[in-house]
Amino acid sequence: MSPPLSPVRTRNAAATRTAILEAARRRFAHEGYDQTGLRDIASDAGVDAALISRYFGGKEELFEEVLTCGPNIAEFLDGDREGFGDRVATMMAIEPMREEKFQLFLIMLRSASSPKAAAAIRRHSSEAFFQPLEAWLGGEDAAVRARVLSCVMMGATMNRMIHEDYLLDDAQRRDLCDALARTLNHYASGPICDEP
Amino acid sequence: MSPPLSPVRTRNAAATRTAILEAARRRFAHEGYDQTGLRDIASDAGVDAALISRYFGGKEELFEEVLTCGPNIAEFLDGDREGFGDRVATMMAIEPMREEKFQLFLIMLRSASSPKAAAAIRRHSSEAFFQPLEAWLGGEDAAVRARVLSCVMMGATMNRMIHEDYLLDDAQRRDLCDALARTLNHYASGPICDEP
DNA sequence: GGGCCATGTCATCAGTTGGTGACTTCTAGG
DNA sequence: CCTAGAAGTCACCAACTGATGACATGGCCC
Repeated sequence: MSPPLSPVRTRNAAATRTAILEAARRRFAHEGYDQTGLRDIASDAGVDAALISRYFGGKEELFEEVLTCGPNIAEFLDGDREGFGDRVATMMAIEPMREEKFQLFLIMLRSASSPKAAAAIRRHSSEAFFQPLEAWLGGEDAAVRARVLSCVMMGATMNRMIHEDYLLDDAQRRDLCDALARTLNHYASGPICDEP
Repeated sequence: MSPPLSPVRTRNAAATRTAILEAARRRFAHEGYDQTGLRDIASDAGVDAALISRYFGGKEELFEEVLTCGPNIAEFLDGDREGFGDRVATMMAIEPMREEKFQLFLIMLRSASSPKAAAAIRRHSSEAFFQPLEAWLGGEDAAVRARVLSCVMMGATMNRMIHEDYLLDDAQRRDLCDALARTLNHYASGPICDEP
């Protein structure tokens, strides 16, 4: 799928581990847990497949480590709450999905239906997604608002996994971006009031 | 996984086809395309696995037929537009996911990351989901509003695929239901205005 | 320089999958 | 009753997967 990330690497365990992790992250994000074979990862990393089992214990442990060692929700939380919706909506409706920001979403959503990966995803989504998001949102209804936000974010990602461009033209996607931004901002900016 | 649906069935090709289709629909909905084996379906249907390939051509064709012959988005569209949000939000946040209403969503979302199933899902989501929804919504921004609605609906389903109860208590889930209902109603009831 | 251990390579295993063709068995029509 | 063909059964294949253990090799410390 892609050339090895570190062409020069001579019997360096740490670098090999990193190369495997990076290759695995990209594969898991682009194809999901089930569709990714250890041989694919090994090939991308320029490594023998047997090393993966030896370094990480197995495919599940590798997936676990990809989830925990990678970028997390903090990506979206560096900024004011009032601008959250615009930042995220732009990413969701305008920016290309190749962006690294999507990786966590893609890994989780593409692998959520795999029983082997589900447990790790459950744990990670709770610890590294909902909890930080709730804390950042603040307020007593933070948990509920976090769920609404995650519905929109995951739903937008799923939609784009099915139809990359939402089957919309550019003008419509800008309108969609505006709508998503308004909704996201509403739930991000403060406790839910009466108006939608 | 489940007992055969039609215990009494003697050399009746039509009934056998139906039994296979129903077993396949339940398996695809609960476990996704990849995780479902022909032998699982055959076992549920009380049928020899070889019959599936013979009757439908192969797993992909079977999946295609499950998508096209089953219930579709019309389930959600029988009612007034003003009540759409409440109906769907209740289903998304309160009702158990075992409900048949979820089947179409579950099949699509659980199988979306499987390349073999992706083409059928793309086609079906366009023809049997977005187009009817847009037509039902009406108005010149129907396409954009349909996307927002689908983001929320798919996102809620994905969230529940990860954490069945959203990791919320009952009171919080009622609040989540209210929030989802307000947002859904806003985009379902009429063209987008300035207020969120 | 030499030995040792980490690092990397290879062949191979057992399990599972979707799929196929030859075979048997039952039913319908004459 | 008896045959022809539909319906169902069975054994098996080829491909692929994750994983393992035996083996080769290179770099580092003494």
